[in-house]
This record gives sequence, structure tokens and C-alpha cells, in this order.
Amino acid sequence: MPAKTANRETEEKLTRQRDAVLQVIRSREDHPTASEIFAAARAHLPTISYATVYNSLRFLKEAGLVHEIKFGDGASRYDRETERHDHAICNDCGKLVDFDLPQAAELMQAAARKSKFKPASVHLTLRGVCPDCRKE
Amino acid sequence: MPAKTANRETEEKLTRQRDAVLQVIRSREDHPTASEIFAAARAHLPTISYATVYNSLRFLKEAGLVHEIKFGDGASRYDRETERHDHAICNDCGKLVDFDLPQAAELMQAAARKSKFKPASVHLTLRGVCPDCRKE
DNA sequence: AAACCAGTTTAGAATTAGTCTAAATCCAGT
DNA sequence: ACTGGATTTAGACTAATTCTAAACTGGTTT
Repeated sequence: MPAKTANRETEEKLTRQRDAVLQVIRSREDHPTASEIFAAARAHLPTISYATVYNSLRFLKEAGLVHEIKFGDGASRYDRETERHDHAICNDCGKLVDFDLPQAAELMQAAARKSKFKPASVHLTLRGVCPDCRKE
Repeated sequence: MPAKTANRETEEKLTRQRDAVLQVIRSREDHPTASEIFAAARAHLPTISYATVYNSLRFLKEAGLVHEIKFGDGASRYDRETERHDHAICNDCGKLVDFDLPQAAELMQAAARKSKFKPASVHLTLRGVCPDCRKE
């Protein structure tokens, strides 16, 4: 799947700083925190500030170009994958992996029935042990 | 379902402060934050400190008497329900509701297959609009 | 009962993630 | 070049939580 492209209006507002932040996220397989993104963006744009990283993340999120993942444990993480998907977290090493459960639509209906909410989205989190940690 | 009772060892260590925190959580239908618990516990035990509330919450969590819910938005919330269950969050008013999806065990297997993790637990989050907000 | 000790509580300092503010800078249109 | 709105910057600020070190408990031991 090719990376989502920005629409006209978003593209016009994609300043050097915002683009640097976007490129950092797109260049990584993992899910960096704001502070990791800040460090990596500095390598390209040495004067970029912390606040600008946060501002850029908000902008990119609202434009639908990146996805924010919040788990209780510390800082938000950012994901280049913007389609709906689920997450697995390793209880040993903390690794965070994306996957997609195709039955999500049915699940959402089932959850809506149980809770009486009008459904908008569902998200599933698996906790367990990742393949690497399992070997040891 | 009756409230889970503490085992012998836990019961011995259930100091006045820890018990006050537990009673606050058990007395509420909703999911209070640490600061709400602190305020309520002070009503019974005027000298209890913030740090003790946090220490007590950690103790109770480890003893399996309360459950911590962390969503990205601000403070952790605490839940008297300690059995596995899912959550629905209202996008309008922020209300947090418990429910249980009986197909959780199958879901966990499906998620484990997709992610290649050794599964330990699953948790599902529905976002949508709660019945109250829907009326308006 | 005085001394002791491990565990607990207390108040406040420290830490972390993220937001806010106000001044400086940038850039498109005149 | 000049202006105005949006953006960036550095640093102050806030909120949630953890840490620290001293004081306090309550149950033994002498």
C-alpha cells in the first residue's frame, strides 16, 4: 500500500518542519515517541523546536497523514499507518506491533449492542509475548 | 457478583489508608481518577497524602482488588470490576462504560494468529456516542 | 514498659509529557 | 520593500505520577 498523499490544501501548508516530522515517521518501521521524532528531525533541521514537533504532529494527525497511538505507558507513539488497525504489545520488551483483524466491523456491531453506544470505531489490543521474546 | 475478597496475606496488609482507598473505589459506579479518589479518601482520613493514594492504588492493583484503566486522555481511572472486560468511551461527553464481549477468547486466538504473539489478554475499546448524548 | 525493626505514611521535591505564551521569523500578495 | 497572517522558536508552565527522606506504626524482643 503506497503512503497516503496529502490533498492540495494540506500540501500547501506542509512547511519544511512539518515535512521533516512526516518523513521521520514514514522512514521508520516502529512507532516513535515525540521525543524520538524530535531527535531525528533535529538531524535534518537543527533548529527545530520541541513545540514545533508537537504542533506538526497535531497538524499531520488532523490532516490524516499520521496516526497517534496512546497506551497508558508514558508517551504517545506515532504511526505511519493511518488505516484502521489493531495493536499487540509485548509484556516482556514492550514492542508494539500493528495487525488488522478483518472481523472488526462485526465486532463493532456486537460491542455497540452490548454497550448501547452508537458506534464510531473499535480498537483491539492484544497483550502477550512477542516472537523474539518467546525464543529466549 | 460479590466484590472479590482479599486473601489472608493481603488482608493483613490492608492498612487504614489502603482500605479507605478501596472503599472509595467500591462505593462508586463510575471510574474515578487518582485525584478524585484522593479527595474522597480525605473525607474519611483527613491526613492521607497523595503519595499514599498512589501507593495504595499500586498495592490494590497488585493484589487484584482493583483494575487500572489507562486511556491516553489524561489521568488513569480505577475500576472496582476486576474481571476481564471491555470499554466504551463517548466521543461527546467522555463517559466510560464497562461491558463484556463473550467472544473475547476467540478474538484473542485470532489476534494471536495474526500478530504471532503468545496471547495473554485482549481488550477491546469502542468509541462512539453514549445513549445520553445520542438523545440530544 | 523501653528498645527495636520492618513496613508504611507523610510532605514536598523531582520527573515526564505535553501545552501555552509572546516575541521573532517567514512568506504570499501588494 | 511593506504588510499581515500563519508558523516557529525558546522557555515558562501545568498536570499526572514517582521519588526521597524523615517521621510514624504496630508488633516483637528484652
